[in-house]
Amino acid sequence: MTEKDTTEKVRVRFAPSPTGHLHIGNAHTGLFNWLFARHNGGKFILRIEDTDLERSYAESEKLILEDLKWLGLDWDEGVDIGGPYGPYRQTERLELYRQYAQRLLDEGHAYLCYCTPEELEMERKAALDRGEAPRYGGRCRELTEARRAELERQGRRPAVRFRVPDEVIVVNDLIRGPIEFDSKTIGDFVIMKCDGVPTYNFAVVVDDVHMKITHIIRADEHVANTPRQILLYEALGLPLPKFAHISMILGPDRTKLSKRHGATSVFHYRQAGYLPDAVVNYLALLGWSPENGEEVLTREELVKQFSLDRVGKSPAVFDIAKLNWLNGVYIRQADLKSLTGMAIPYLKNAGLVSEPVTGERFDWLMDVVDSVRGYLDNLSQIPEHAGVFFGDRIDIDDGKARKIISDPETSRVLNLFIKELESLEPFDREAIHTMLLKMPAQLGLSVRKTLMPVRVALTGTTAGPELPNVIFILGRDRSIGRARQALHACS
RNA sequence: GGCCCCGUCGUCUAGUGGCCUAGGACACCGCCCUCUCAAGGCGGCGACACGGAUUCGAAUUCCGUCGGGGCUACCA
Repeated sequence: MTEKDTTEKVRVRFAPSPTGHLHIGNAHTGLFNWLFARHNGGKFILRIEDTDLERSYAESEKLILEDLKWLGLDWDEGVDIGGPYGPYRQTERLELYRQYAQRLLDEGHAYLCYCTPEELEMERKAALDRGEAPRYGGRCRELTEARRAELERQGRRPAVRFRVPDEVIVVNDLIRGPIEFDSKTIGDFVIMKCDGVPTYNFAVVVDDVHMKITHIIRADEHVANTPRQILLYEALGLPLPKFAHISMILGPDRTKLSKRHGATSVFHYRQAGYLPDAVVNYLALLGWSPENGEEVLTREELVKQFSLDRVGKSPAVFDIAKLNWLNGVYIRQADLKSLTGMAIPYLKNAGLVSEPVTGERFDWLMDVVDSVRGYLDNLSQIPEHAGVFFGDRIDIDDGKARKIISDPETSRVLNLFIKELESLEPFDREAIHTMLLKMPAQLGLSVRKTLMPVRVALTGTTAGPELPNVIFILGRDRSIGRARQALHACS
């Protein structure tokens, strides 16, 4: 495709089914569509495919929209905001499908089928037993008027079945190249169920045509459906859009990512404190790579660099370890003020802070967040690292820490520490640092032997942020208080 | 079963006939920095599924085998 083709009128759509939260795999497909639209200055359309009445539920649509918004994938037309080709919810477009189905019926491309699910199931099983392909046999393909009337009298409601013509269909996939299918392997398929609701393959075609979709970018699992859809376009005499099938996202066992693999919804990652930019960045790297090999890319860079040419064919395994690393990168780079804002709900949830957090308290919290951000994969981990800065008492229950606190030299160390800290002026990181460095010589001990007891006394553990930072954030009084407590504990 | 897709380090990938004794990133291991743990810096481990063919030359092309996945619904 040339630049001209894609610059002005690119229209892509993301069409999830409202059957739960937004799935990571769907988000991935949505992201690629969004990136393609934004890169080409086109339109990104959100359509809801709710024709599976059994599994769809209204609440899910809201959840999906929220997750999409959180990811920052904004749409130009869609269920909630409307647009020139609405409505954007399939169950509200039933009349349209009915019209197209009627047209197919009138032109002989489709016919009424009165077979019951039970009959079809039996036929299917029989074919399978014979080792044959389980295709619709065509029992209702040439029904006489009399027979039809009789079946109607029995109270049977017909489904509309597409009459598959005999031909070779070629899908010219933008990512995979040409893929051939022989229509002989495809049985006449249902396009309208007996309840008047269209099936997926039919609804997508009608909607994509109607919404003037130019590029269909969707997951790999749909390639086998594409010939059916192409047949439909042909029967309707409509021009084909371009197809681009991206690979699916797999679990560690290399099967389609699903609940079995653990957390697969965008919502889960959102709750766990992953940053939307990090999730977007990570997802973009699954099946696509930028020319320069960069791994950390802003949303803008992603949009600027995205191209279908650089999308790979092989499926990718969702690797939480790499997402964690990338999220850590974003946490470390984030603007401290907004990061603190994002961290508050997690601290609040752990009972460490109570809202509202304003003024000096917020500034103090920024110091806290800044001192522990280096430890985090995600924000939900912040309470366990920031916990040391809260409360007056600390527990020393870690074995290594107990050993250090019970060392005979510890009381000398702590007494000096308390004395020095009491008179320290000014009380800032710089001065604390200098004070700390003077202590070993004063005590005739190694730096380690001096500072480790202080650390344990103040935090209860042997690991944590830099000591001057800990002392400064804790403040003079609480630092001294904790040191005294520890002193009692070791005597 | 039939049809289709896919196959480079454990994982994400670069690579479109010679630039590849295959590059990067995550993970892992080691070293440095350091009161500690992270972070960071440096280094290490580690792959072209297999077999043929084409070619002076193949990760790159073709065929086959094997492996994985998807579709084959009045699910999407």
